[in-house]
Amino acid sequence: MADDRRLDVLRAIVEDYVSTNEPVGSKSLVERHSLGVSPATVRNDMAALEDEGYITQPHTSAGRVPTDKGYRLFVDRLSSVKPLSPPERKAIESFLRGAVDLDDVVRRTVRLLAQLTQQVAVVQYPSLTRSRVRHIELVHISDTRLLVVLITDTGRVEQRTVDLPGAIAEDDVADLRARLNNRIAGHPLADAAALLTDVPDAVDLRSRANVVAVVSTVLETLVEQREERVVLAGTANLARTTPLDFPGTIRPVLEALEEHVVLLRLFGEVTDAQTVHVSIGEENVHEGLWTASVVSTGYGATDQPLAGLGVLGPTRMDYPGMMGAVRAVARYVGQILAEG
Amino acid sequence: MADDRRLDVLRAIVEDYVSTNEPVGSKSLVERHSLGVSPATVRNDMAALEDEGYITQPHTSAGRVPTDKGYRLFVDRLSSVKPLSPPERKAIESFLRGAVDLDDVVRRTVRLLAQLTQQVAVVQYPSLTRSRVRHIELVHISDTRLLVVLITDTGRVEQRTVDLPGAIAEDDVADLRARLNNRIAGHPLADAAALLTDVPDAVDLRSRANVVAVVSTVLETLVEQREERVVLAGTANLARTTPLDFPGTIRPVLEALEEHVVLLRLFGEVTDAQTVHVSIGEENVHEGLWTASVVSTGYGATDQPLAGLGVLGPTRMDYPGMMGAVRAVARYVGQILAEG
DNA sequence: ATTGGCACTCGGGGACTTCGAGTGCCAAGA
DNA sequence: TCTTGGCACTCGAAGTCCCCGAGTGCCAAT
Repeated sequence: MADDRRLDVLRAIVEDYVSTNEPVGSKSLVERHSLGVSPATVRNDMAALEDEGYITQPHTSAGRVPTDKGYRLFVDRLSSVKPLSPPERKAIESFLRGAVDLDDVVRRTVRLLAQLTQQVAVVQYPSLTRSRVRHIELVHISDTRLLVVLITDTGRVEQRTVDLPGAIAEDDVADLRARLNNRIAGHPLADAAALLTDVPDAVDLRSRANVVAVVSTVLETLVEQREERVVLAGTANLARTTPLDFPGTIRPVLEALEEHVVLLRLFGEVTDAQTVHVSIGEENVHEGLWTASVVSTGYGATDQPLAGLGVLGPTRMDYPGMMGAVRAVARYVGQILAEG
Repeated sequence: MADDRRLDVLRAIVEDYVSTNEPVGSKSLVERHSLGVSPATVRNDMAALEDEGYITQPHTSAGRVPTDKGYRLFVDRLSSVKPLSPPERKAIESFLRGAVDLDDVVRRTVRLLAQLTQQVAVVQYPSLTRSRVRHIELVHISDTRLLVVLITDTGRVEQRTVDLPGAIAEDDVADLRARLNNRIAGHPLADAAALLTDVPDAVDLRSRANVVAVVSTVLETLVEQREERVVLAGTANLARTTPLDFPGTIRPVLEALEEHVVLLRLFGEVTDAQTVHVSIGEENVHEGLWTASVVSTGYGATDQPLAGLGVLGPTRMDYPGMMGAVRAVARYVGQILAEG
C-alpha cells in the first residue's frame, strides 16, 4: 500500500505540474489532493521517487518536476486515455465532413488537431505503398513527353512527367495505358513492381524503350520514399510555451519540424490504428526533439493503417487529453476516407 | 550638403544597427564611418532626423534606432540592391537545376531562399489564373464519377472528383474530353469561363446535366482562390531573432505565417517580375506582421509574372542583401520554369 | 555651420539583503 | 515499521542600493 501511495503521489505531481507549470512541493500537493497523509510523509515518498529517477528538482530547494521516466510511468500505468466530450466529437465530425477531396481532408485534419490540442499537429498523407491503384492515366503532352498520373483508392493523385527516348503515337499511348491498368488496377502499390516487370516484353521492340521509361517512372513514383508527405499546423503553439518547457530556445524543435524526414520517422512505428503511441523526451530518436513529446497513432482501416498522425509539444503536456484527441481524430479521418 | 550628410548619417545608422543589433550612438558612428565631422555635429543631425521621425531612441540616453519610416527612406533612396556573388549564383543555379517537377522546383526554391537569406522564405505556386491550359484529362472512375485533371503549361496539375447526376458512358467521356480540350487547350485559364459557357449546348439533352457538372467543376478548380497555394521554409530562423526584434514573442508572426490567406495577400501587389517590393513594419496590412518586413517579387515571364516569392523577417534586416537574393532566385526560377 | 566642453539622464550590472517555499532529518507516537 | 510534527537549513527570486558609462542636449566659441 505504501507503494500504491507512492504512485498516487507521482500521479498527483504530474497532474499538478502539467496544469500549473510550476515545480510542485509537498505542502501544496496535500492541499490540492486528498492523499490522507501529512506533507512529511509525502516528502519521504518524494525522496524515494527521486531516488528511482521518476522526479527531480530543478534546484536544491524547489519543488519536484517529473522526469521523462516519470512521465513514462504516468502514461503507462497511472492514466488512461481521456475520451472527448460529445460536443467535441460533434465538432470534429461536422468539420471533417465538409472536405471536398483528399487534400482538403488532410488540411482540415491537421488544423483541427492543432486547434483541439493547442499543440503542433502533424498528419502524414495516406501512404502510397499501402494503398491500391485505382487508375493510371497517361497524357500525351508532346511527341516525346508523357504525363503519368496515378490515382489511388484513397483519392491520392500523384503525377510525373516522363521524357521518352523516342516519339510515341497516340494509339501506342492508349495501348500502354490499357496494359498498365489491366495489370495493376485494384492491386496494392506494394505489388506493383512485381506485376509490371514483364510489361515491356509484351510490346514490340520498336516502342520497348519508351515503355521501359514509362514503367520505371511509375515505379519511381510508387516506390520512392520522397513522395511520402506530411503536413503541419499549429507551429505558433510552440511560442506559447514557457522557457521552462524548452530550455533556451524552441529553435531545434522548429528545425526538426522542417525536416519532414524526421517527422516521417515519427510514424515509422505506427503499425495499427488502435493503439496510441507516445514518445517522451529523450525517447525520441532525433536530438532536436529531446525536449519534446510526440503522441501519435495510425489512421485508415483498423488492421492496416494508411498513415500516421499526431501532435508534438513539450514533455510537460496533458497526455491523457492529447491521446484522446489524437485517437478520436484518427478514427473520424479513417471513417471519412473509408466512405469517400 | 548639410542635407546630404544627414542622409549619410541615416544610412550609417541603419547599416550599423542592422549589423550590430544595438542602438547606435554618435561617437561609435564617427568611429566606424569616415563622415569627416565630429560627434557633436552628428548629434545635431540625429536630433533633426528624430524630429522628422526617421529614428528614435529606445529610452532616453541610449543610441538611436531606425523607425519604419527610416527604413523606408533607406530602402527607397539610400541603398541599392546588392547583387549576389558569382559563387552564390552558381550555387543557386545548380541547386535548382536538379528539380524533377514543379513541386520539386517550388520545394527547392523555398529552401534555397531560406538558407540564403537566413529568414523565413515564402513561395507561391504559379497562379492558375495566369497560366494556360495544356490539357484536361477526364478519368472514368465509376459510372457516376469522374476525375478531372487539369494540367497547365507551368507543369502544375490540379485534380478534383466529380459526382455526376447520371451515369456516363466511356464514349461520352472521350467525346467530352475532346470537346473541352479543343475549346480551351492553349488558352489562359482566365478566359476559360467565357470559352466554356456554350459547351453544354452542343451536346444532346440526355447527357447535358453531366456535362454541366463537369464544366462547373473545371471552372471551380480554375477560379476558386482556395487553390492558390504557398509553401514556407525557414521558420526556425525566427527563433534566431532577439527580443529586440520582436517585442515579447514571435507568436503573432508564426500565427500569420499559418494563415496562408495572409501570405497570399503579400503577393497581391506583385505585378511584374522586375521590381522587388518591400513592405516594412506597420506598412503590412496584417496586424500580426507589424513588427516584420517582407521583401517580395514576382517570378515567371517578366511581363506577366506567374506568382510571387519573398522573404519575411524582423524590420531590422539587411534590405539590400535580401533584395538581391530575392531578385536572383526569382530570375532563376523563372528561367527554369520557362525551360521546363 | 561646426565643434569642444560640460552637465545631465538613465539603463545595465554587480553587491547585498530579505523572504519564503521547500527540503532533509530526527525523535516521538501509532 | 510507518507516520508525523518540529526544526534547522538551502537557495533562488525579488527588492534595494549604488556605481559606471554610453549617450544626450545645450551653449559658447570658432
